[in-house]
Amino acid sequence: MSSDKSFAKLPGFRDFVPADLALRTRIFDAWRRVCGRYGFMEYDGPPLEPLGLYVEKSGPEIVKQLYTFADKGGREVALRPEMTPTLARILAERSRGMAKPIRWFSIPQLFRYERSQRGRLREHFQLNADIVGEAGIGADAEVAAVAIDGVRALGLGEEDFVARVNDRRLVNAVLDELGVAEGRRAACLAVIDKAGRAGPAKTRAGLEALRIGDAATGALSDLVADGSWERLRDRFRSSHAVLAAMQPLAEHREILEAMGLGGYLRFDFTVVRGLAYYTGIVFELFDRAGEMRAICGGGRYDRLLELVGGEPLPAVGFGMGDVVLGELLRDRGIAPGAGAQCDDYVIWVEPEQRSLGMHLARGLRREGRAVLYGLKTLGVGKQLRGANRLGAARVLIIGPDEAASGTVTVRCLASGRQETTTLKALLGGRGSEAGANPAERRSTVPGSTEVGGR
RNA sequence: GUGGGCGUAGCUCAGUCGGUUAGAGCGCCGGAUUGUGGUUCCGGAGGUCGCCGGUUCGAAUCCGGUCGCCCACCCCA
Repeated sequence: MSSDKSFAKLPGFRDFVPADLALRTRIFDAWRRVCGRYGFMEYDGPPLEPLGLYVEKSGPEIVKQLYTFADKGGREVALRPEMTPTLARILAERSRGMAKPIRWFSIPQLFRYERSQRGRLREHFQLNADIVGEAGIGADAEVAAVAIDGVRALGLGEEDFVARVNDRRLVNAVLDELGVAEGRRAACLAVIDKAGRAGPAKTRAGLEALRIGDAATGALSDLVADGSWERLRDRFRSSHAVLAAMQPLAEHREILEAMGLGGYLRFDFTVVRGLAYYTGIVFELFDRAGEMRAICGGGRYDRLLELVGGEPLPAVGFGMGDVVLGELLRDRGIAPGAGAQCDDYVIWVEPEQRSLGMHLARGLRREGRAVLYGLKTLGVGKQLRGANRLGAARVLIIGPDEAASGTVTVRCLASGRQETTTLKALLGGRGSEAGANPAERRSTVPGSTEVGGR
């Protein structure tokens, strides 16, 4: 419900109640797991940066979309809208002594000041994984594999998402071949980039408005409508430059196919990415079923570190947000449940047995089990109800009889069966039928898929 | 920033030719059940109808403004 009380949370910002945080945590865990398998190390930086860091790279226009203010020392600062400039700054200061290539990742919270909409808020978390110091295609493929596996680790597969791949150099070669003037390049890329959403007619109109000539307009319209690899090769079979520019993507695909990830790849001439700093292969991960929402985007940016004042190092990386991904998982019904962990629920029949119950709970918790019980005196029926609601695997009942004989009645909620065990046996680690091994149960994350497990 | 749609209970929503104390389902709490849960039955709590103002004898309902959410545009990190 909305409210205009000044305490209400800011538009586009989120509260994370346990169910929401559980989903976020699952996403983060999957990302960290995958990055770790690829040998990436985690880093972080300040959420607040000098405004100039972003103006430098993206121009003054971007300031309108940032959270900016002057701090008490009069410095113009901004909440970070992306991580790459921070990474570039960090490396500019200290990359000289570091072994290359550098494989780093981070999961920063990022901010942007613009009207929020589905999948796009004013605040989000984004996995950033980058390889710095390696210009070879192997790094491009490696980073794409991390992105794909980062989504797969959450239980999505080939039927759920696709990686659309292109190369800036290839697009430039095509524009060259078609004789598009240098001054029209940027505008031309913008039209191509929008082609997927705008449709063929609008795209053609957009191209015509650029006055790049009928031949070029026609050729680009064709490519946008059917930009398949084969068509591109046929169309430019006589252009040495274009054919040469297709080589890196061919090698890129070859590597990923060998990794078993070829099924995710789709060449797409309309993927150029808005950012000016991309210089080579670019890619985006898209949801197949939905409105083809972008899950992730990235590519090669070989000049960026230089621009921020570092040594000239080639780099390639991507950013993947938690918002669209979280929505996808919810849509697919593979988001985690909201319930608390409860391995054992301890019930005492009379207040006199509470101390014994506490002793038992203490011992079980020491073994790593999640143990709950009623915090006030209630009937056994009520307590069982509480245990059921919490999804307890076992219920441990201590009444006068058990107390007198040093035993515990162990009830399995799922089967309804119960048996009597000695207190000593329970605390000795020998459990009964249900939930006897909580550590094992907890490590099995529903919906998770191991890399290469498909 | 522009245009459109929508704001009623914790959730999903009924309810408008303006008319007593604003409803349902689910959820929540209590009871039926003082040593045995899930099902069932009974009961209860919970809403300044987003907010402010206007019209009216009377507004959830009509009008204006405002805030928020959603969609499209813009932009994409």
